[in-house]
Amino acid sequence: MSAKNQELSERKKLILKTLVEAHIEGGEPVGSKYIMQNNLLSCSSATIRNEMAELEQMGYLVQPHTSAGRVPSELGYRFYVDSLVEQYAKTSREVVQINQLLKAKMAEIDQILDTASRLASSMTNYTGIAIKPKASSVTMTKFEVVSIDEHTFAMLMITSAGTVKTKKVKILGEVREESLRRLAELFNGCLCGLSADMITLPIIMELENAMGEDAYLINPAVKSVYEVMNEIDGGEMRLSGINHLLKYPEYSDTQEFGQLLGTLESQDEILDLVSNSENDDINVLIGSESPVKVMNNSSLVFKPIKKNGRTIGVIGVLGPRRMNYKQVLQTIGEITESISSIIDGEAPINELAEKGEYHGGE
Amino acid sequence: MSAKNQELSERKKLILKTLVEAHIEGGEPVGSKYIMQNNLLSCSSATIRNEMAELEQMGYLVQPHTSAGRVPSELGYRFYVDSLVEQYAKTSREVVQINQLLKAKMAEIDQILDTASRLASSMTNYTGIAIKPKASSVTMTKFEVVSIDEHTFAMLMITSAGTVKTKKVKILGEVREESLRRLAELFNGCLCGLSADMITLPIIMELENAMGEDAYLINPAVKSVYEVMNEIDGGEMRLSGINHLLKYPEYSDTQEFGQLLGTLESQDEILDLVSNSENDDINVLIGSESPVKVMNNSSLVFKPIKKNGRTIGVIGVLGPRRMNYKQVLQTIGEITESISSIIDGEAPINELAEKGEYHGGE
DNA sequence: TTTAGCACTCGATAATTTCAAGTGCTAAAA
DNA sequence: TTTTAGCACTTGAAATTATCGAGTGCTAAA
Repeated sequence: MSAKNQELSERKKLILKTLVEAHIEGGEPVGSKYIMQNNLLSCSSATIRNEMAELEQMGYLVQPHTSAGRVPSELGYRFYVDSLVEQYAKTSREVVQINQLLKAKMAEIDQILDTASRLASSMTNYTGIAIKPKASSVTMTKFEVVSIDEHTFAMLMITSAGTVKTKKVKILGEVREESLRRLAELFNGCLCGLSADMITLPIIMELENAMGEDAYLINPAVKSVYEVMNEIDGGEMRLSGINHLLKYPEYSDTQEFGQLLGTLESQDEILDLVSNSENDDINVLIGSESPVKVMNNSSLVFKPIKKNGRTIGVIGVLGPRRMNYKQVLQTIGEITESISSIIDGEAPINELAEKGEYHGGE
Repeated sequence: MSAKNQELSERKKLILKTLVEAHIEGGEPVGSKYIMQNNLLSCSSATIRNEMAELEQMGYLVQPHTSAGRVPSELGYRFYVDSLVEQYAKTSREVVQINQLLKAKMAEIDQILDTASRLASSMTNYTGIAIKPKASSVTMTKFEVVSIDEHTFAMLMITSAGTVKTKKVKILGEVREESLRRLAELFNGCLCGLSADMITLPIIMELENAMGEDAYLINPAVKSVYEVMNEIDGGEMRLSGINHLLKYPEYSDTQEFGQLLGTLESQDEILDLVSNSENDDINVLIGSESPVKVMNNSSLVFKPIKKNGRTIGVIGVLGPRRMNYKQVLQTIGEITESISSIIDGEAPINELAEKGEYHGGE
C-alpha cells in the first residue's frame, strides 16, 4: 500500500486530500471546479480534471456517474487516514475537560465506558460505542458472604480484573450465619485463582463434603460464581447517539439502516470483530474492510483500553464512510488516554473528584 | 368517553373494529368495499359507506383525502383499545414459556427487566422498553465492608428494595481490617433506614467523631452511599428491537425517526412520563395522548411491576399508532405477570431454574 | 332503510421535459 | 511537454404533465 502512495505526486496528494475533506464536509461528489477554488495550487480546472482522471484510474476516486464529480473510494479514504494517523495532535485543553467529565462520573469500569461512549458520540456527532470485550480467563481473588434474610444471602466476589461483583442467592432451607462464614472460608481457600473451566465436578463434590450438613449451600453458590464469570466473560456493548447517524443521507435508506441497527443491537458481531482485533492502537475500518456486511457503507474507528497488558475496554465511533477522520481519530485518542490515566493511576480518584481538587496532573 | 360509546350501534362497532384491525394489518386506508367483504354483516358497500361517513363525523375515523378509504382516528383506536382491555385472555401455554425464559435468566431485577424488554420486543415486533423508575426514597438496610488491597475496600449495601449494591472506594492512606470492621458497625448502627436527604452534615460529623483516628474513611464511604442511592433513584431505561420500528412505513421519515431515537436515548422524558403514571394497570397512550411530542405518531403501552406496593420496574412496548393492541396488551400482561410471580413468590428460583425442575405451578 | 348506479375527486405512478453541473477531448498557448 | 481555454456531450435530479383507478357522495329506485 505504501508503495502505491509513493506513486502519487505532491499535487495529486493535495488534490486527493482536498477532495476527501470536501466530500466529508458536504457529502456530495466534488467537481474539478470546486477543487480549483479551494486549493492553494494555481492551476486550472482542466488540469485538475486530468489529475482526477488519473487518480480515478489508480483507484483512489470513483465517479458515481459520467456527469458527476468524484467521490473518494475506500482506497482514497485509506490513503487519507494513513497520512493522517502519524500527525494528529492532542489539544491538551480538551484532554483536561474529558478527564474532568470522566472523573466526575468515576466509578467502576462499566460506568466509565458508558460515559465515554456518550462523550465520544457528542463530541463527534456520530454513534459512540463502548465495549467490554470478551475476556477469556477471569478468576476470583476473594469471596465474601453476607446474609440478607433467613432464606437469602449475597455473595460478593472480587475478580482478577479488580472489579467487585455481587449475586443474591436464595435457598429453600434456612440460612445460618455460621454456615455462611464457613462457606466463605471454603471458597476463599479452594476457588481463588480458578477459571470457570477449572471448577470441575470433583472440586464441587469436595466442597460439599467439607461443608457437611450444609452441603446444600454449595450448589447455588457455585452457580453464582459461574454466572459472574460468564457475565464478565460475555462482553457487553453500549451505544449512544444512534440518532446522529440519521442526519447523514447515507443512512436514509430505512431498510438498510434497520439492518444496521439490528446488527448493532444483537452485539455479537461487533463484539467478535473488536475482540479479534490485534492492533492495540487505533483501528480504522473503512467500509468493506469490516467483515460485517451491513457496515460496508460505514466506517468504524476504535481503540482498546489496556490495563496491565489486558484489554479492559474498547471505545469507538461508528459513522458514515465519509466520517471526519481527523476529528474522530483525535477524539478517540483523547478519550482512551483519559480513561487509561484514570484507571492506571492508582490515585484515589474518589476524593479528588469530590472536591474538584484536580491539579491538572496526569 | 363511555357515554359516547353508548351512541354506537352494534353495526357501527363491528365496522369500526373491522376497520381498525384491517388498518393495523395493512397500514393503509380501508375502503367500504374491503369492509363489506371481510365482515359478517350482510349489507352493501353503500350502506357501509353511509355508516363510515357517520363514524367520521363522530370522530372515530379520518379520511386522509377525499378519494381514499378511512383510517382510525386516535378516538377510534381508543374505543378499540377500551373495548379490548376487558376481554384479553391469557394463553397459559405462553405464560409458562415466558416464565421459563425469565427464570433461566434469573437474577437481580435489572437483568430480569432487560431480558423482559427483549422478550417484549421479539414477541410483538415492536420496540421493547424496560424501565427502572425513579424511586423517591431508597434507604439502606445493611452495610458490609470488605478490604481489597491496602488502599482499597468495597462497600456492600443492601437496599430497602432488596437489591445488593457494591462500591469500590480508594483511600489515600492505608486501610486496616480493624478500621473497616468498625466502619461497617458504625454505618449499620447509624445509617440504616435513612434516605439520602436524611444523611445530614451533623450525622456525618458524628460518624467522624466516633471513628476517631480513622475518620478519614468516613467521607469517601458516605459518598459511596450517596452514589448508590442516586444510582437507584436515577431510574434507567433499556430499549431493545428499535430496528423493528423501521419496518413500518410510519417511521420512514428519517428526520422524525431520528428525533424519536434521540428522545428515547436521552431517557429523561420517558422516565418522567412513566414515573408519573398513576395507573397501576396497563397504560395505553395513543398518539398525542402522550405528552412527549415526538411520540405523537406512536403508541406506548406499559405496565408497572409492583412488589409490596412499590413499583420496582416497568415493562412496555413502543410502536406505531396502528400497533396490534390485542397482541401487545396480552404480551405485556403475560410478561409482567411472570415477573411478578418470580419476584413475589419467594421460591428459591436459583435451584429450580438450574435443573429445569419447573413443574408448571402457578 | 337499503342498494345499485354514476359522476366526481384526487393521490400515486409513470412518462416526459427541462436544466445544469461536470466531464472528456481537442487545439492553442506557455 | 505541460497547461489551459473552449465546447460538445452525458446524465441524474427536479419540474411538469398525463394517466389511472380506488374510493367517495349523492340520487333515485327497490
